[in-house]
Amino acid sequence: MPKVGMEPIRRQQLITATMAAIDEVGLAETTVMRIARHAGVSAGIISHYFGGKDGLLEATMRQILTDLTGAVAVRRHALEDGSPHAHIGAIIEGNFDRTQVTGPAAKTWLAFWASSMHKPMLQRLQNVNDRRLYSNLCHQFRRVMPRAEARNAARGLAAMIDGLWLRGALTPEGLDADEARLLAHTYLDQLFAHYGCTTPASHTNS
Amino acid sequence: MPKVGMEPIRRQQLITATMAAIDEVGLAETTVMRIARHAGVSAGIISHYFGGKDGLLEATMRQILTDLTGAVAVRRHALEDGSPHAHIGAIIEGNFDRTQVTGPAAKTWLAFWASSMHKPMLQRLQNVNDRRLYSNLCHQFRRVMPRAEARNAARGLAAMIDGLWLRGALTPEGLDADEARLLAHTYLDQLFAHYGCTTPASHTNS
DNA sequence: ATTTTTTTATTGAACGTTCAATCAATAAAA
DNA sequence: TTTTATTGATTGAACGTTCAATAAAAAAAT
Repeated sequence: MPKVGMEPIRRQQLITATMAAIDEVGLAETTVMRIARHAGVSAGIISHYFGGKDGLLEATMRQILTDLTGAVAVRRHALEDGSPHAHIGAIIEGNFDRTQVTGPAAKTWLAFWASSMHKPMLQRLQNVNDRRLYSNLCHQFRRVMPRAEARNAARGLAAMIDGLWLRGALTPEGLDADEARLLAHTYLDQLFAHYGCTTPASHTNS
Repeated sequence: MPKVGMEPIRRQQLITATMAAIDEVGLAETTVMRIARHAGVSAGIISHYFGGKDGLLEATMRQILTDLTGAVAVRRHALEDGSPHAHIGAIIEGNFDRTQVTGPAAKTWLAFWASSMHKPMLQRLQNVNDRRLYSNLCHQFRRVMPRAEARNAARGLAAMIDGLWLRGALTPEGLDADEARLLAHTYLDQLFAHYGCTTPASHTNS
């Protein structure tokens, strides 16, 4: 089996296997052996490519955050209309794509979220991402309302997005992405209406 | 030290110590020895009073949920005004009391929340509580808007509450309860205004 | 009031299990 | 033949649980 240039392949296999394991039994019962079995390799290989279990977990969280950032960026660059409402709408859509809002990624995300409370490295990653979401939202809101109101709108919408997503990860049926997007967009429209902005026509699903 | 009637005292001591330990190092690194040291007793006593570590964790989550339910119930029964807006306002206030929204209870709650994804017993407790919050909100909203809209309003507000609370638990500075309450109340007012209800005067802090 | 007995609460060392990490051995490709 | 990738048995540490021993309080007896 040893072929040259296995590194990137194995790394991706192991990261995917980690999400699958966390989805299956939770972070607490995710052992290196279980991950290795999912990937069809031996346990020792994890230390070889990631230096240890922690390294693999960190790489996995990093990939989830990267995917999320990418999903938002793609939609924002695809906008014809550069209005604040369009930008924020794209951020909402991106956050409810999340590569695959259902399946392993969702539970893995929540597991890392909780874990990041006490692991400095994960907390750092978490924080960088949070700040970017907030500052993007705040910047767009400021184009149509005063600073203090923009701050509140950004915090409210960020909380709404996370709350919808969190509740979706916990319900056995998984997140209803359509309903979640509808609620977030409705809230966004209310925030704009509250400041007398012209609100574009109603949202139809993508 | 053996005095008669220690059971309720020790049980409470151990539950409090569990929250302190989870707040300190997280659920993953909370060992029976660490809990015991916090409570000033030996490790063996945990199995004696709770049957094992899992029993203690379950009892701890149960207490947190009970405290939350109590905080809401107290405020709702203290209402002079029985209007839907007043009831929902009381639910918001209760959810941001959470016995002590800052400190050990907050992080413990989030830790259990994540853990409940894969532990059936915790998931059951979690679910019962979630349903109560949702059905209470839904019932009040239905008094002023059609069924479908009430459903969405209840889901949106529940998501907002959880999202604010979740973000508060993750920021190192802890949750700013005043700001969180303001955002939730503002959202509530918007939901009511959207259906042309008379919205009472603005909220000042308690 | 003192001593003895019984009951209750608590300890902590020992045990068995589980897990992450290591590394010498192996096997396929170059 | 050399290089690269991978294995898997082994090691040592950490953990939850158990249980015989202990010690304090309460009850009973003197």
